[in-house]
Amino acid sequence: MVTIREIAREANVAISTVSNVLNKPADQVKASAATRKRILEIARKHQYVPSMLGKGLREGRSYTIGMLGQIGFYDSYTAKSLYGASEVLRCAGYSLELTPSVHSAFLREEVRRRAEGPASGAVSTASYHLVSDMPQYLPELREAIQRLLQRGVDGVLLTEEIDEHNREIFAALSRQVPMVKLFSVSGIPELPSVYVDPVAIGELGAELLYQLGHRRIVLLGSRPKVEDTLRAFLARYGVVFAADRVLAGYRDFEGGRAALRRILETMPDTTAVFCYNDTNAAGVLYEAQRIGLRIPEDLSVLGVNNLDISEQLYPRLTTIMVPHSGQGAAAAELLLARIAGEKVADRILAPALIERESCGVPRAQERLLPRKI
Amino acid sequence: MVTIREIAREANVAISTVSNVLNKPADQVKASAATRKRILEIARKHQYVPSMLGKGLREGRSYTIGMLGQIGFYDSYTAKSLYGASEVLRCAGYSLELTPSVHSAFLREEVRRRAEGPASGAVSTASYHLVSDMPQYLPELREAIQRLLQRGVDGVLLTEEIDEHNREIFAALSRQVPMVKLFSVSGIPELPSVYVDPVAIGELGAELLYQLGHRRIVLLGSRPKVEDTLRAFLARYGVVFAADRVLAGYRDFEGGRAALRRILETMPDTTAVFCYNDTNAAGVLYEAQRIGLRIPEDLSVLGVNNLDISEQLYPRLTTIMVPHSGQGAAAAELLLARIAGEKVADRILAPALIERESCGVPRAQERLLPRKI
DNA sequence: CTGAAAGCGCTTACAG
DNA sequence: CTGAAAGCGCTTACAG
Repeated sequence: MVTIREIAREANVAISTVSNVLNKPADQVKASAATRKRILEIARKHQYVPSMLGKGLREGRSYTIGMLGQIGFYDSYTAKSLYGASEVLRCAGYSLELTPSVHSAFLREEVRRRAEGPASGAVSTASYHLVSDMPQYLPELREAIQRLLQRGVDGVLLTEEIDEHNREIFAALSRQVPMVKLFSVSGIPELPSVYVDPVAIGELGAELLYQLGHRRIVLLGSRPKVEDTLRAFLARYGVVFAADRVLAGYRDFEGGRAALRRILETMPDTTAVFCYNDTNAAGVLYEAQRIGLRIPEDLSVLGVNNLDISEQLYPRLTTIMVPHSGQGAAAAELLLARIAGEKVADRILAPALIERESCGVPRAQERLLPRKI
Repeated sequence: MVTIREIAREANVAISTVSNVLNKPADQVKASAATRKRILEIARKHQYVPSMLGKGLREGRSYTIGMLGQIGFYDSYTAKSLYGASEVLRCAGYSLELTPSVHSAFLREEVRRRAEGPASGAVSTASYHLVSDMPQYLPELREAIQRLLQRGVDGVLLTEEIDEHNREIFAALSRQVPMVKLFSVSGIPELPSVYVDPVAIGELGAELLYQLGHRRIVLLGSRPKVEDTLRAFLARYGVVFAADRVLAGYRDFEGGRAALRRILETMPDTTAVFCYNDTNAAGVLYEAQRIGLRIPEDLSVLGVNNLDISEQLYPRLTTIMVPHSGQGAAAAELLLARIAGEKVADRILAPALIERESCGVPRAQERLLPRKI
């Protein structure tokens, strides 16, 4: 790796001249055409690559953005958001650095189990939420932030969920370095967020299911805004959406399976399930197949997210798509604006309905009748 | 952010003393206990965090590893490998930086389509392989490498597929900076690789299917080592595995669907399909359900990878698991060894069979009989 | 036991 | 038009 010093020596000029020629646009010359040409040629010959370390140290910045979060739980959704962010950042000359916030024995165990053992499925929401309850959580989070600061990152993209355990830490961090919360509302003043409009999700789902003719709908997973929106929408048409039609929890694959069994037992008049996401929708579909319920003839199933899996299930899942790389890209844009010193507001993205095969017109039949078992 | 200079001023000592106290272990004192204590207290009070930029510049290293590859195609498999690598690197004091090698209009279009449009499924293998044929590919790859060098990375984890287009570029890069190839054999001298033993994959699959009683097996996707192993295994028991039982291509979800239709038309005596991966196995399952073929009663389906999806399909997919985070972790270990100047050999990891529900004993029946359509 | 100095690669005023 | 100097934060010989 050649440095400007060596180029300067070879060209018989001062390093400041080399720096000028290499950085200023051609018209702001500051050097004779001959010198300029000579320097550029030497630089090309040696394949000169400027060092960001030197540049960054001098300029008091690192051209690096840190992504802070539970990277261990990466799924394709997070990965795609990451990609969206990294593309926007790259165009602005920044690179993206991964800073896993959690790397406890618990998580390592989880990873090992999934990686090497006869692994079970996705990490359940239950264990996910456990993470911030762990005794090691806060020290490890602080350590991650330490690493972030060591690196002198110019900004932070926060993917970690904010809760009562860590709120203060993130609030303090956001006072120290420009930061943007990804995937949900931060709830911290001065910490802007990028997320998908939950009211719009509720409306898209409510409208689809109502239009198809569904009146007895079950909502999986508690998401207050979605619930309220669904209830308000149905109320407009004189349909009562009772609180016991909401099965809070049941957010992961096994939750979806359990939810369907529970529906069969306690609310067999149900004609449609509005799922928490595609993963628990997959669980509903799995269990339906297992016990011989036909989708959508016997029961309509609506997912949220549009994960890759939603197209690979039978039947293909009707779902409410959420921007993946778009969410990451928006967060990166917001962060760049913050770094530039602008005041920025939350960026709320729109979801979109993707109609596939798992939602249909309900049959006249009074109750769900499994064919097997 | 306080610096050692400011601490030195406050403690009334030279910055070198501060540096020594902060870096050397307590026993290698180089300062009086009193001075030591004073300095440490001041550092704690101001929450001193050493700057890697200064340290790195001085030491001629960046404590950063770059991951070079087509990050845009991230799936949970890649994401988990990334996680494994980042954990190992973190423990060694390194951070991991993402360096997407491809960010063309083509890819952006692909991403946009998946992110915002009524997206279709996973990127097909076909379009994946197109990438390196694109005119923009080489310039963009060079640009990515440029960014890597700018950052002064201490090592590179290569996830990009190596082919005739880019081989020379990667060979040159690996002469410049310690590098390890992830997911497959590099084919470049001095560039060590981490991958999963294809012969073992072939043997696990062959043994399972043979033991269950399958004699007429179709192999999806061309993977020479797996094919040879399967053939050799069956030959030992006097079973001929004809070359036309290999359906090269058919690697993605739609490929799996197409393969099943083709099998039905041209090889309806087939009792088991050994898939290229879980994604095309999902395609086989989908099509089987669609046309009313029962799995595994009518046809056994064996996947490879143990993706999250393989547990969320009905029936749950029997598959050959491949280490995910383990592969990334192994690559990181190899890379650290290389950085330390050691000569390292390829690391070949073992797969493992995960028996679930999609493989069973073949029925006596002579040919596949769909129930629908 | 402690400090002054050099230098990593770079840029930015400033002097000639 | 060109160069000498200072300095970003740090560490490492080396001198006292």
